[in-house]
Amino acid sequence: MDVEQRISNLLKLGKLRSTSVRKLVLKEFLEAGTTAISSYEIEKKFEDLDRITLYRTLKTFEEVGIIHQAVDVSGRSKYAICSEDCSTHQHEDHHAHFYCKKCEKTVCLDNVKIPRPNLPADFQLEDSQLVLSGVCGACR
Amino acid sequence: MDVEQRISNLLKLGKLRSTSVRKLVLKEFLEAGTTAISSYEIEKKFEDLDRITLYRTLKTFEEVGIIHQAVDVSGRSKYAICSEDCSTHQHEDHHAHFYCKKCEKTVCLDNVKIPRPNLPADFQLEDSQLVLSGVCGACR
DNA sequence: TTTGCAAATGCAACATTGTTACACTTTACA
DNA sequence: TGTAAAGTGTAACAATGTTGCATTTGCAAA
Repeated sequence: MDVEQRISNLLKLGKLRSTSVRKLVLKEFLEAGTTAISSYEIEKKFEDLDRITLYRTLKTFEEVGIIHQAVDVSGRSKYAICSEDCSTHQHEDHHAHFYCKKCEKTVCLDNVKIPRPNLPADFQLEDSQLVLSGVCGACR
Repeated sequence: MDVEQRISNLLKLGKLRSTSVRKLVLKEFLEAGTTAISSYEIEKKFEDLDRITLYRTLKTFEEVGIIHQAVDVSGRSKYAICSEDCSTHQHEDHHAHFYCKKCEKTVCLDNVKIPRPNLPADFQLEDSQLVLSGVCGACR
């Protein structure tokens, strides 16, 4: 399936209108693949893209489960496109991310399983994220 | 050992001067125990505490390993006092934290072990944090 | 195809947090 | 007890998050 088609499908699945900003942003996420990108990075790439609209676009995408937030230690919130695996889990976040301290990139590690930790009995676990950091292969 | 003594010891260990702000902030962390607190929370509690000084105090405490940063999904950076266990690991961050979506508190789970994930061979892992969220016992 | 309405956008405005520079104050030690 | 270095407070600015409101746009029904 080509990119345009995938974008169209994702928006339909999320019951979102097809607008130029959304298509543009979604294309970025599809191209980024497993790399989580920040609002800042998208802003820099498209200088005439309104910051507030972008903020709301990301928020909307997250709400409908097109993207998920990747927590990392940089303090900057980043997002990555959800894999199919993600959507089959009813958009629960059980992601592992690796943050490279050198290139500051965050990549989703779909193949790393997060074990269920044994919490106190009365705690109700909803999401879990494993935040790893260090130096990635490309930077060594 | 009483609190004053512990504060004094921690500052000496970090080779930091004993000042009123530092003693005040450190006392908060000791009282908070395993609960991670944000700059904002400390600010609210002590209204005449200078925001920038607090920022630098937290930064300094983190650098010398008195406190560690707790990543959570709130976007607000939080810190908690390091357990002895923490300092014996040369201040590497291998923490598990639970964030309650209701009371917005973050607690350190010292007893939850983070398993070493199998990363691509050329990745160099330095820190790992397990970020759990849901509803805590007190809020149910 | 046109049209109306809800959704989406862009702008203004403001809050919070992070960060540095610089002058002033305080601590700790000689 | 005086002094140098460390710490503090003020100012100033950047980045990001967030809401209100007027305008524009997408889309579906007429």
